[in-house]
Parts: sequence; structure tokens; C-alpha cells
Amino acid sequence: MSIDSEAADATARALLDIVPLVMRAIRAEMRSNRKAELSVPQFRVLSYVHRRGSTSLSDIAEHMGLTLPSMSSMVDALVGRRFLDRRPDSLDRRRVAIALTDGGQEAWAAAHNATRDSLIRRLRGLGPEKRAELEAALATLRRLFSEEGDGSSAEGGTHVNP
Amino acid sequence: MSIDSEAADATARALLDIVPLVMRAIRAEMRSNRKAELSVPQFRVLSYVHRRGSTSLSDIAEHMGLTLPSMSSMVDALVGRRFLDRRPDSLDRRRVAIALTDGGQEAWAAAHNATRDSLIRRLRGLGPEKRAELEAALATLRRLFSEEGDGSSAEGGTHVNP
DNA sequence: TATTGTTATACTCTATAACTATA
DNA sequence: TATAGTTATAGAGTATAACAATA
Repeated sequence: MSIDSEAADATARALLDIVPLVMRAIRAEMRSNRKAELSVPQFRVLSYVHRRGSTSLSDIAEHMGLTLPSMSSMVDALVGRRFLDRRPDSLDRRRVAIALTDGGQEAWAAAHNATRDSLIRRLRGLGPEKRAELEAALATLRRLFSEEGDGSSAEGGTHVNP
Repeated sequence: MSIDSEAADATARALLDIVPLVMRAIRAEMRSNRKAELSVPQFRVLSYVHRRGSTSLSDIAEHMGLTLPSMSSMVDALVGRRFLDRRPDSLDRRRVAIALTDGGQEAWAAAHNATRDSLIRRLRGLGPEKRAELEAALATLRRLFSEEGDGSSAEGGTHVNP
């Protein structure tokens, strides 16, 4: 164990305090953006489709970690707002092909830019060292939280739950 | 401006990527805890009441940044589950006095411990330097995101909403 | 039979509007 | 009149269960 329990405990508490704080700021910015007005999950869907070009409902659900019905209703709303185009896939007709419309592309870009700008405003006070430290820490978090499960792999696992 | 735009941009993107990722892990842990099974907002309410001992609906709403009706319904649900006790305040009878029940105290502790443990499991692989770096970065984020507004001081501020 | 998706239903989180009770 | 809270209503986000269509 390369990190003693007490220190890990303090860091865990800090995460539990601060991550929701930052999340709230991001959410508030997304929702107050007159141009786009997207929720965070909606923004993530548009980001994913933007990155993939065209994709299926199952792919999006998988990426978001949501059930198919949940995704279906979210996509429904985004299709209703003309941000997404949904049509039967010609190769496998069980599937739907989902893509950004031009309006969806614009909405995504507007939300992305507004949120990024708002974060940049917050970050502006930071010196280069602090900024680098923050970025390194974010990379660490990405590594720790990208892995599936919660460390269920081995040692600690007395209470992972059935 | 002590931080150049491009670097800030990269950091902003990283925040936008990674904070939701960590948030999802926290949320999943809260919701999968058989002992308590709390949403993140519910957990935050219990945490606040735990810290305050006894408080009013307005105080909680203020702390959470929610409207009174929203808080009223959340508290309603937590009273229904016997996690909170709600009674008229004897001094000012417009107010309600809200406190943790014993069950609420247990639920809070169970959720808190389970979530902290799950975070600790993730953090365990970290060396002391990486851990210190992460903790410093979290302190930075706390500072940047505890301040009200989003730097609304200047350019952006046209859209605070009616 | 297995996969992809939708519909029906329900619960939580959040808001606004309209209201009651107390100060 | 102003403050504290509740009720009614609505929409987003999520889930499970039941179903339809295609492979």
C-alpha cells in the first residue's frame, strides 16, 4: 500500500466535497446558455455523436452508462428539438442511425464554447505552476475513474455488494 | 493574465471531461449502497443537517442553492423515509425545525463511509507525491469554484435570467 | 432465440405559480 | 406587507417491465 489510509481518507473527503461543487458550476453554465440551453447529459450525448459522426442508440447508451429506454427518451427529446437526426439503419434495420443536424452542431459548439470560456474565466487567475499541477491531477483522476468497477479487482473488496 | 489561453483551454476541456466522470462514480456508489441508498442531493441534505444539528427549510434551500418548493419536496421524501424529523419551530411558527433522526444519522454515516471507502479504494494505487498533487489541485478547485458567480464581473454578464 | 429499439409506468430532482399561516 | 412553507403542476433524467421488429 503506497498511500496510508489517513491521507487517502482526507483526499477522499476532499473529492466528495469539491467534485459536486465544480459539477454544479458546469451544470449552471450549460443551463444558462441562451444559445443552446442543454443539460449536462444532453451535452454529453451531442459530444459523443459529434465525435462519432453517426452512431446507434446502443452505442450512445453504452457510452453514457444508461439503459436503452433512458437513452431512447433523451434522444427523442433531442430529435424533437432538431438537434439530432434519427433514421433506420439501412444495413441492419433493427438499428437507428443517429447523427447531428446542423442545428445540433451549432448547439453543441455554442454550449462547448460557453462552458469552456466560463471555465477559462475561473482558471485565469492561476499561475502556470498551479495550472500544470491541476492538469496533472486531472490526468490522474481520469486514469483512476476510467477503469470500470471501483477497484473491485482485489484486496479491499470486503463489501462490493451482491 | 498569468495563464495563456491555449493552456487554459486544455485545462478547461479536461475539467469538462473528467469532473462528470468522477461525479458518476460518486453517484453510482451512493445509489448502490444497500444500507442507505441515497441520491447525491439527498446525501448533501443529510450532511448539512448533520453538520448543523437542527435547521430550517430555508437554510437548507439556501445552502443547496435550490428553491423552497424543491427543498420542501426533498425533505418530504426524507421525512417519509424516517431520515429527518420535521416539526414546527416553537419560537417562530412560520418555520419548521428539521433534524436528523437516529435512522437518518445511521443512513448518513453508512453512505458517507461507503462512498469514502470506495474512493479510497480508487486512490490506493497512488504514490504519496501523486496524492499530494491531487490534494493540492482539489484545494485550488475549491478556491476557484467556491466564489459565487463565474467571473461574471465583466464581459459575459448579459444573461443572469429574470 | 438474441439483439435493437420503443412504450408504459414510476420515482427523483428541479422549477414556477398560487396558496396558507404567521410575523 | 413580508417571510416561511406547502400544494399543484410540469419537464428532464433515470429505472424496470412489457412489447415489437429484425436478424
